[in-house]
Amino acid sequence: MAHDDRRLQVLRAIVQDYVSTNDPVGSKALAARYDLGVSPATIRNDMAVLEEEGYITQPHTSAGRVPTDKGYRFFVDRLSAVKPLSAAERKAIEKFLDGAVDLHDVLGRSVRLLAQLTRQVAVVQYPTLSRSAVRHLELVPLSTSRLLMVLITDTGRVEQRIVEVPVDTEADTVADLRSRLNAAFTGAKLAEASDKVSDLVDSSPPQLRPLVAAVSATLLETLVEPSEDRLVIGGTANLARGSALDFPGTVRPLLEALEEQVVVLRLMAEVGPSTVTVSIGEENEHEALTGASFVSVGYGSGDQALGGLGVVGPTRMDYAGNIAAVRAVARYVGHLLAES
Amino acid sequence: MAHDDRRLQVLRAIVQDYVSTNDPVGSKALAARYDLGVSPATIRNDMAVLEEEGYITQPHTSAGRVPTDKGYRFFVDRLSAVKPLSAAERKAIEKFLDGAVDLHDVLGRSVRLLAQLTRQVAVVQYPTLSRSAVRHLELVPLSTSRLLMVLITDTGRVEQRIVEVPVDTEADTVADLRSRLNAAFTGAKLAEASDKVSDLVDSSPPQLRPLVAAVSATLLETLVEPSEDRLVIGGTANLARGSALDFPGTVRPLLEALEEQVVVLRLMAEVGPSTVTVSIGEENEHEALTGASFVSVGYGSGDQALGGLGVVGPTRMDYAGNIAAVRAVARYVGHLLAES
DNA sequence: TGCTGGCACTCGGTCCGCGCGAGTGCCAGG
DNA sequence: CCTGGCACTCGCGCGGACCGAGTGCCAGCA
Repeated sequence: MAHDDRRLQVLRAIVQDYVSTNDPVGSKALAARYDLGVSPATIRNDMAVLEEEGYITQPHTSAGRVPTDKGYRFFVDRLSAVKPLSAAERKAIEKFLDGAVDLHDVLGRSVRLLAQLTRQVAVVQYPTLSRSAVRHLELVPLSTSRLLMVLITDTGRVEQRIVEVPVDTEADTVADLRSRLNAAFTGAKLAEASDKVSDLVDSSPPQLRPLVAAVSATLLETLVEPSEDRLVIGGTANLARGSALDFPGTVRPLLEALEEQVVVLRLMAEVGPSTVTVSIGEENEHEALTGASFVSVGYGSGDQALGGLGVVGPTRMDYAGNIAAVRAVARYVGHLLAES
Repeated sequence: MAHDDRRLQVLRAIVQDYVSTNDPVGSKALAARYDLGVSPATIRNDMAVLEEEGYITQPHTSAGRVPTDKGYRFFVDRLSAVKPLSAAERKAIEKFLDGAVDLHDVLGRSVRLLAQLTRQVAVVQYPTLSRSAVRHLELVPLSTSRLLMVLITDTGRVEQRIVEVPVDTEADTVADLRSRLNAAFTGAKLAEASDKVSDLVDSSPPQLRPLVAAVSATLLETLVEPSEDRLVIGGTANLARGSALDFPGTVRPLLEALEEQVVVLRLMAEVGPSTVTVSIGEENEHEALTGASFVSVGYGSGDQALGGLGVVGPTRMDYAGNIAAVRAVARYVGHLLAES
């Protein structure tokens, strides 16, 4: 039907216009700015239908229309072509991310970059431990009864834990244990580690058992405990830009939710690599995010994501641009981590 | 002089009242709420003097008085007794900080705790590398031409760097180098390390020189480069509390300055342990902070601070309470790090 | 059948003017 | 040197009027 087609165009135009101007958009303005080939009156009819179907709404009687969450959702789903990044932007990404010295640095740069590209709040998750593989395990004696365990993964992540060992321990014994541990775990996916731990304990000489058990327990704790999934957040200053206009209440609950990293991590949990996920306004479970949209994607070179990254902003955001930026940064981060 | 004494009392009352009510305070209110033993008229005279001397000001002609930066400064300098923390607060601190599993966790908990106690933005600096001592150096071969260097300090900090080595290297050689490095550096203050590096290079067998040189160069870079002084920030949601009331423009420049960690680090650079530093409004060099106050102190068990922590808030803040909280948290962090 | 121009109507934002009240400065008296 | 009184200032809040954007509906036209 020609109707439906045009109505889609109208919806698209409303979204675009509203995103760029931040003003409710009226039929006249639409007709003037986008050349749809029809008069304002016709557009008004279409708008009435769109409103009835729940795609747009008017803040008050004599104002223009504003997209609803459903409207944005429709718009995003029909987003055929993702706006490719400009050459300058691609270059900026490369320049920004090259020269990172370690994992922390890579993620720190990524989050700043993403915040800058999208002018939104950016979040980057540390590579999830359980999806990484062990590269090296190190034991450092602190005293006769305490060890520092350092775990290095192939994604460059370093975890450290202090282990209280039940019996006094010689330096030689520690060295021995270190090589045993490395022999057992190097290259193993962390998720598979728990099986190996019990094997290792069983196969140890009896007098080493308590030591092995203590270290293994801490190791398992480190691997399994997902609470340590860290998050880097940047660009919160962007929240203060149009605040009153963009977010219903204040930005406060949003900032709180961001600091409460759990909330964001839960959202991240669902992302897959190379498929950008967009959740809009009310679609977000958490109350503080019901006025916001979240664009996220997993990064990682393989088939499964090592972690996620994304941006949080008002529902009234440039979805096409943000999706492109998020995807591009994820790709770069994936490459960088695969290399290191 | 009885005058000066009372005038000081008046100033103190103005500060206290303004901090708690956030309303410009008038002579009548002062007389009613604080029992100064004199009439509003007298207080008015004192206020006129205080205003002339620049300690207070009135936002507009027929409003009450508000302390100026100079007024706060005077108030803070005369702050005789630091409000001790309540038993409940002390307990909360202990409960909050115990059970931290590693350095990152200690600092993360500290910053949340501090933000919660003061209801301001809290910042905690990672222990400065150059003031720490080397606990262990680890080298992990990644490929024949790349090593991962992991540096562990006695404050529990872990730094990692990738080293490109000029020549292919055997695992044995790496192990050898590791023990040499540890022999040379363990226990050394990082600040002294640069001397030792050249000794080490000189004393190495010729065929190892390029390798030693490459690793040493990276090591030095890691130690000397102060840009890696990291910062943990928390409680930014507190900025959104009274925003319009507390900060002149918006909170935006402040958030930007916080993310631009350099600014805060520079402020931190000056702190000493156990002496709380307060810088108020215009005293801050950085423009974005001219509407804010910064309360900071160094932490660390010894005579020199390992790092700093503090809170940032509106000039209109509870200085006594915040100073007490900052000091208490610093003491706990110092203890925790000394133990580990 | 569907698009278009015209028209009456609605209603939120803005501006203006006014009164109120908090707070001040000054002055004369104790 | 403090106090009560008094005239004055001025920002804030309130209410009414105006304005204009935007709509819905209707009759005419392709």
